[in-house]
Amino acid sequence: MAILEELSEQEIIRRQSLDELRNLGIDPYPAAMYPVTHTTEDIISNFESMSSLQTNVCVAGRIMARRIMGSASFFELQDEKGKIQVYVKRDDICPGEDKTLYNTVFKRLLDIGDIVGVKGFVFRTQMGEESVHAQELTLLSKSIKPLPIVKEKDGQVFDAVTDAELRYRQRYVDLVVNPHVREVFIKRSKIINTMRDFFNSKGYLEVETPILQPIPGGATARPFMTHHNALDIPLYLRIANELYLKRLIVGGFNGVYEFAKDFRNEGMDRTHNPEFTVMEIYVAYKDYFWMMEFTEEMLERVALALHGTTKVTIGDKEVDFKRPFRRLTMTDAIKEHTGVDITGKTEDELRKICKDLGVDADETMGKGKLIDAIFGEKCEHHMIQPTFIMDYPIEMSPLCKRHRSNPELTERFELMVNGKELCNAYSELNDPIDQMDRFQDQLRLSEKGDDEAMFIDLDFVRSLEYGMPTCSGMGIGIDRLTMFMTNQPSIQDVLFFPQMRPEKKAQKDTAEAYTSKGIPADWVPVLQKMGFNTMASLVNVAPGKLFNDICGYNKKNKLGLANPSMDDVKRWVEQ
RNA sequence: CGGCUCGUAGCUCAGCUGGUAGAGCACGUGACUCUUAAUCAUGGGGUCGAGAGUUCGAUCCUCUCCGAGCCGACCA
Repeated sequence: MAILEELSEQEIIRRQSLDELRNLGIDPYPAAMYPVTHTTEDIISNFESMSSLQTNVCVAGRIMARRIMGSASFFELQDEKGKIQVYVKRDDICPGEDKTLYNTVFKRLLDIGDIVGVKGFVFRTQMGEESVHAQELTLLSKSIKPLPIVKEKDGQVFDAVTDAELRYRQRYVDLVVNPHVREVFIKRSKIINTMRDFFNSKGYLEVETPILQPIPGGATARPFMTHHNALDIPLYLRIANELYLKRLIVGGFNGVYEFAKDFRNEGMDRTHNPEFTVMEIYVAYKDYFWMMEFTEEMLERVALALHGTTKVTIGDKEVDFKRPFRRLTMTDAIKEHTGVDITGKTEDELRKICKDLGVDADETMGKGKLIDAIFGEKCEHHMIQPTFIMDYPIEMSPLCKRHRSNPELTERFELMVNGKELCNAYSELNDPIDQMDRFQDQLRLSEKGDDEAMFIDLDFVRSLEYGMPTCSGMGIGIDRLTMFMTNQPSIQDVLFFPQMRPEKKAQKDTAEAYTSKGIPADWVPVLQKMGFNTMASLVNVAPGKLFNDICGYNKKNKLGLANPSMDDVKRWVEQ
C-alpha cells in the first residue's frame, strides 16, 4: 500500500532493493575498504597509454547515468575528479552459469546515485568513448533517495539544478549534481593556502585566539551572546580577534596571524552571513605604508596562484591586482568625486556639506561618521580597481594610531576593490593613555545614542601599558576575497553551508492520537493523506463531506478498507 | 524592515477568464551484446508551499502565514 506511506514510490522501491540485496547475501553497506588504484582523472589524462596496454584499474564512485541494454550496458561513474564511462558485459561480470549479478543486481537493484567499485581494464569503445571495461562490480553504498537527474550532451547541460534553496540547504546534492560548484571551494582553499604560505615564508606565526570572549572587542558590531554555566557569566562570540592578536605582539611575537571565524548578529544579504571568515595579521616594527606593500604582494600572489595572471573578471568588470595599487587619501577621494575639500571643516560645516551633497546625516553623527557617509555614498562605488584609501578621521578608528602629521586623522587604510571594502589596516595604536581616551570617547558616543560604539577592554589597555612595539595590522574578509577571485555574486556561493532559516516540518499527530479517539488505525494514513495531519484539524469538519471524501478515497485507490458508518465519522469530528 | 518575483510528480518546467492537473527526464514491467540527453513498447506516480475567505465548486481570485530569490533600507 505504497500510496499511504510517507515515502515516494521511488524511495520505497529502493528500500525494497535493499532487502533484496541482503537476501542475495550482498551487504549494501559493506565495511571493508575498497582498493581504489586510480581516479577518473588519472585514466582520462593517461588514456592513450593505458588503453593500449589495457591497464587494469580499480575505480570507485557514484553511478550518475545508466544505459542498459540486453546483456551489455554502460554507466557513468563519477568520482571526486570527474566522470568515466564503464562498460558492463553480462558474461564478463558473471562468468559462470549464475547471471544474477548482472540481470538482477546490476540491472534492477542498482540505481543512479549508488556508490560502486569497478575493477577492469581501460579501453576505448567503438564510438570512441574513453571507458573502463568492468570485470568485477562491487556495491559500496546504496542510495535510497533519488538524486536530481541532470543530463549532459557535448558539454551542454540539461535540467540543471538551479533552485537556490535546494543548493544551499542540501549542499551535498549540489556538489554531486553540479560538479563545477566544487571548483569554487577548491579555489577558496587555494586562496587560503597561498596566503598562509606567504605569511609562513616571512616567519610569521599562525595562532588561535578565543572565540568565546567576555568582552566582544576589536570592531563595532552587535555580537551573539551566550552563557557559561560553570562560571555563570555571559560570553560573546567574537566579532573580531584584533585585541588578542595585539596582546601577542605585546608578548613578544614579531608577526602573528589567524584565519578566524567571526560572528555578527546583524542582517543577512548577498554579502553578509552571520558567521564569516577573516584573516588578521599583525607585524611588529612596521607601519601602514609597509602594510600596503605587503597587502599588494599578498593579493598579487593570490591572483597569480589562482588564475596565472593578475587580471580577474568580476561581473562585467576586469580587475587587475598587479602591484602597485593606487593610493588616495580619503580627503582626496572626496575631493575627486564631489569637488569638496573637507580639510579642517567643523562638524557643523560637514553637516551642511552633507546636506548640499544630498547625503543623509542626523544629529547623532560626529565628524567621523559624517565624513564616512560622504565617502560611502559618493566615492566608494567608483573604486573598481584596487585602491588604497588612506587617512581616516580619528573618530572612526579608535584602535588606530594618530596620523604622524595630522592629529585629526589616523594612519589607516582600506583597500577598495569593485566598489567594496576588502581590507582594513592600521598603524596600530600603542599609546595606552591615548587608547584609554579613545575608548572613553566611544563610551560617550554610545551614551549619545551610537549603538555601534566599542566596549572598553581594560585588560587590553593594561597590556599596552607594558609596552607594545610599533606595529601594523591588517584584516581581510576571506569570503569577500573569494567572491572576487572566483567571480561569485553571492556570499552563499563561497560558503559550503550558508545560514538559512530552519526548515519546518508539517506537524503531524501520531497514530495513537487518532486511535485513542476511536479512529481505526487503518484510516489514519488516509486522513493524513487528505491533509488532516492533526486531531485538531478534524474539529468542526462537516461530517458528511468527510464521510464522502474518505469513502471515495478508499474506493478510488482500491484500498479495500471497511468504510466507517456516518455515525462513526460524526464521533470523530466531535472529539 | 519595505517593494517585486517565485513555490505544481524525485528533478526541470508547462497549465488554468475558477470545473481537483500535463510534458520530458527519473521510476516499474518487457525488448535489445559498443551505448552515450541510448532506443522501442507499456505502466504507475500529485495534500498544485500552509491556513482562512469568496464560490455550488479554488492549483487559479482575495487575505494571512511559511520558505526562497532579486532590489532598496539598515548594518559592515
